[in-house]
Amino acid sequence: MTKKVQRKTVSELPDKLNFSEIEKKWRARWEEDGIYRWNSDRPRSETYVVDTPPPTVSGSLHIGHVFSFTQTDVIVRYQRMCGKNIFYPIGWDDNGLATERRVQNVFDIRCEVDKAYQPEWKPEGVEHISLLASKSVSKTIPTVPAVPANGEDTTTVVSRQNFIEACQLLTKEDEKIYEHIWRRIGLSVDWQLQYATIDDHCRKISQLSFLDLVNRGYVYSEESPTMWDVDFQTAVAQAEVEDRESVGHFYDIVFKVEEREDYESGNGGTNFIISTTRPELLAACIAVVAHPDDQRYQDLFGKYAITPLFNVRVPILPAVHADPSKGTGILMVCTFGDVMDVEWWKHSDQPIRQIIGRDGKMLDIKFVNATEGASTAFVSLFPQEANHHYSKLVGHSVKSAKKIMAKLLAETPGILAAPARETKQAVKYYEKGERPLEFISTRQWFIKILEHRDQLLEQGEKIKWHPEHMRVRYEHWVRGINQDWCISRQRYFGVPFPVWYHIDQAGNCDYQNPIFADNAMLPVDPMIAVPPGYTEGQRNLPGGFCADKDVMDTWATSSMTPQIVSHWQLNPQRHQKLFPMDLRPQSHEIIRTWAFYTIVKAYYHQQTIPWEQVAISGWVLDPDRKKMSKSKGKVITPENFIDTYSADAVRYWSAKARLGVDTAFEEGQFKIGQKLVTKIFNAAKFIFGIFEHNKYNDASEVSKLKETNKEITEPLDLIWLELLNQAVVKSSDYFNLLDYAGALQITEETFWAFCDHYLELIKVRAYGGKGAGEQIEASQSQGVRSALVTLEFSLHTFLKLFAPFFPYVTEEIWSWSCVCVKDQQTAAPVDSVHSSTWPTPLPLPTEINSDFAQSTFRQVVEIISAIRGAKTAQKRNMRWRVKKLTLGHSAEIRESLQAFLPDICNAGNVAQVEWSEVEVAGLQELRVAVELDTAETN
RNA sequence: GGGCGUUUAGCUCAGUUGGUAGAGCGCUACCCUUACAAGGUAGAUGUCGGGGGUUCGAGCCCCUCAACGCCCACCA
Repeated sequence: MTKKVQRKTVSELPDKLNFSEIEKKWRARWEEDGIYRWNSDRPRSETYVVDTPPPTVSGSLHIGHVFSFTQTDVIVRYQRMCGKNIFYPIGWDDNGLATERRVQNVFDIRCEVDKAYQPEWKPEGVEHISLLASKSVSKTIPTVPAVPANGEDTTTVVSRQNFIEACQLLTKEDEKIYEHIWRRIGLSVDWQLQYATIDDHCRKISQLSFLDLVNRGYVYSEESPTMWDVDFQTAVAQAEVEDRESVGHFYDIVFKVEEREDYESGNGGTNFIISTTRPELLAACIAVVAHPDDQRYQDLFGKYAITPLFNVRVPILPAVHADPSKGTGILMVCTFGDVMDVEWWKHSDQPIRQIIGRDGKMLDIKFVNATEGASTAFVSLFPQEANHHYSKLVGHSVKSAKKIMAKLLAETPGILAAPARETKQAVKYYEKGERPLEFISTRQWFIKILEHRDQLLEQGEKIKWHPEHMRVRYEHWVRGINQDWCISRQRYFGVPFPVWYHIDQAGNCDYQNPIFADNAMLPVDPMIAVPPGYTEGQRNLPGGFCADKDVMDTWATSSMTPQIVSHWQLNPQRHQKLFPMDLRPQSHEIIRTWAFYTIVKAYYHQQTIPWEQVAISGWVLDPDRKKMSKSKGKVITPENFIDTYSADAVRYWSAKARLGVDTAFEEGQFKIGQKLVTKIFNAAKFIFGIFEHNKYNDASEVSKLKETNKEITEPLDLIWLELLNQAVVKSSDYFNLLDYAGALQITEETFWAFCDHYLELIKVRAYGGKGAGEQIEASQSQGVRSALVTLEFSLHTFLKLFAPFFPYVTEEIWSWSCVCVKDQQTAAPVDSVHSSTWPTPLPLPTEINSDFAQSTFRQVVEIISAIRGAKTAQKRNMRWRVKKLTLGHSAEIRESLQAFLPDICNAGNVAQVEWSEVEVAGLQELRVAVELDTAETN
């Protein structure tokens, strides 16, 4: 059905492109008309589902976000125009450490888990919260709220619940800022599909996930040494750990070997040397090991060594992990220096000697002699001396304990075999942390990964990765995992575990038999709610219960983003329609976390992949080719660029970058985008001028074109449309491979050819050969009709091809045909370019060979370029008359070009054309000679 | 140390099964031409990182080296 619609007259069109005005107008219109809404009634097969990344709101939104989100939006807009029912949600990742850190700093508060909740409490400054939130976070703010040793602590201490409320207040504000930018850049997300990872719904899904994994046997809790950040005072998972290069020192420490004969006396016999970079752990030494085949130490195995300074007897044992080529080949095992220590300890029957506390300070321990030592691991041959030495370390941080030990070793004769020497070492840090991780034994929840590695690798193979090589990163990571996923964090602003423990009569928690919440209770905070069968009065009392105080790793929630939006377990019908999804867009540095964990969850819950395709965006790099990040202190606010260059221009820059390719930030790219957008605007205005001149006012023509294409008769129009058809096909092909940049490139090239050549060539014909002021006859010539129809179709096609990239300017121009009016009767959505269908090639009345179209168009362009060149060379303007144009080529070419000469002559203002007298057979190149009019005759 | 990627004009980047090296920016000159001076036209610019190989022919395929980036491993 075709609506009768009138075009706007040129006088009604905006004079200049005022982008901020049209952005505002269309943003409001799209929201009002809901053109980006998901239709829950349509079947899965017609739906395109996107697992949008929920950005961490507690940072500053930078240009990199805009970059990658725009890329996804472009793909989504294409799918929408292909008729897909789009499910494009938007989420906010607001739980986790980033928010805690920000809240602590903004409100100057600190959480203590056991403090009582105060319902009336509000953070100071809350009335100016938007002001507080708008102050961008600086990395210079300490990660941890200072707890000054002098007791002058101005920080307000609040309960977990109060702390969470403060977090929610602030994240709400942060989300507003983010939403504002997303709307400005023109993301076509469905704002009704909004979630925040700390909201009730997400907590519920996270807890359901946990309980489902418990039921399926994928979860266990265990007290064991785990990687621990001493500042944040929480366990962390392998995926959040990074290595940092640092300078350490080797200390060559002399150990004495206790021979059988001097066992009683305690005097050492033979000596050996251990090279260590962690002398501060000497008191935590539990054994000395060397490789079983190491000939140097064969006679030591089975004997005992005596640690210097602390005089602790430790066994000398063979261990395969000892590398004979490193250091002296013999090393001490401490609890705990590194992963190997942990592994070795787990499989040994040696005691644990924990000397580093959860706060990273040396614990206050006492060495005793063997007869007193039944209840402690710290047994020394000379406890008094050991305690004398150790007392110097107590309460010091690991770093300063290391210094003190270095001094002690140096001062005590006979211990250091050589002066300390420098070495480069890689030290493990929590990615957000500032001090090295320690291994500290604590109780944590784990999700099993190691025993399912092969299946997880298979899942990765079933997913299509863009670019393909990103799959390798996934596989690499999965193969390299050596720990199960630790999902518990000793933090506050996160999803609590829906778990309590029974307390026996002696007051001990029964961790072996956790009490899990019923699904009906979720979301639940065990610190507030009471487990089934208990009363609040029994909390923390013998015979009663206690809550699990930990919260989940933020990835435990983020890994459920598909299920969060599909309402897994809550609405099976909806879930069915959305899961597995079509597309996961994300960046490459979180393949090991977000992508990996999401694949884990989908597999464990439903034995499926979470999405068919993953699109990995590149990074935005500084001009010095480092990742552009807020840490550089460079505030590159996306909004400035939108203000300066327009949203469409910023989108252009984003869409020019291919998936997975890092892009150096270059402001010039915005200018190019802006130029292109302006060009589209001006070209459209020009075309509307031609329409008006010819009284070609019925904008519905183009929809009937497939039947009435017989109007297209002129050879130039036909080959042009063939070229445009090719562009349509290529662009679609690129889009289907998620190569939006390729699609943009082909459209852009074709559009410039349209403006520079086609428009110039038909200008005179389209005006009926009349001057600007002259009135055209009512009955247009066929040449004019052909041009008008071609222009109309071309404009429509370009608007559609550009629509995913430039939603604003294309919509604005689309509206000039007055088709963007709301149906008064049905109040149906507007006919927006974004709800229009993606173009398909126009059937031409005469079949045109595509190679012929290309080569002929190229030759035509060659001729007019030669004409322009001649005018430029002779410093004439482009309307300067050409007295004679002489062309030379084979008869065949001459034949085919003949039909284009009228348009060429019009465009070049050529008075006379002549073919060169000599017919050259097989001439490869077209010969063009241009003779201009003289100044007198022109 | 292992892996992945990148290396093409001064800059940012294209280059789809191997077939005469491309675009934009910048630069130079010219032009107010019935859309556009926030414009247009024309022009100059390259040992395609180095070396070797396969081929009639290599920016593209193979080997090798180098630089840069990223991921992983490396705490005795």
